[in-house]
Amino acid sequence: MDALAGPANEAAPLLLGSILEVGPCRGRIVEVEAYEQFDDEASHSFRGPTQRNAAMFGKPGTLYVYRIYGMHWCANVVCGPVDHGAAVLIRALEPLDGIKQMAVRRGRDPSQVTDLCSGPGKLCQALGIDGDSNGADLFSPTSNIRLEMSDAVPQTIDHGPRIGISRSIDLPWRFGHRGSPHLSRRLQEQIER
DNA sequence: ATATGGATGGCCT
DNA sequence: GGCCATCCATATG
Repeated sequence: MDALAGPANEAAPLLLGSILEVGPCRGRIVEVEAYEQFDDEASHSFRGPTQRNAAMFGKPGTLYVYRIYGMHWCANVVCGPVDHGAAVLIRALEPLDGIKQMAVRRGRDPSQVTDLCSGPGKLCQALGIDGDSNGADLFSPTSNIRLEMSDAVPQTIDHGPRIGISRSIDLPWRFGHRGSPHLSRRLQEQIER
């Protein structure tokens, strides 16, 4: 996929609007963050390949799943050239299909439809993504977990600092669909000029 | 062999 | 706004 060929900060906004699909559950990507190997101390790949981050050095379209805070999973789409160590963290989805199942997985009443995928840990729980999915090929037609790249026209996008990191906090590599009610947190609107 | 600190979420005030 | 549950990859001795 050409959209994933470049560095993470270029690929990330191009993923907004794409569909992440796990079995019958589908969601539209509304918020992402970019992570690069070089000059990005917040990235898992910053210190080079390890057993944990090995998937980050795979081909574009590979899924990188890791555990955070001992209890949540987070999912990334690998981008850039093979061995580049770049990836895009999926931070929020607009739930589209399989919403009832998502609610059950999230331990919510099936009648509640809000905040099902409004956070990187939440969306993994809602879609049933865990460590077993690490390294999956998101473009394999036979895969249970797939990414459908959007061919929609560019949307209005806001960007700002990434969330929850303590290093390389200056990089404005969080991108979100402006005004979406499905974001994990609000993004400050970009100044028009 | 041990220490440290997270790319979080839920519940509380 | 704050707190805390709970794990493990990584760094260091």
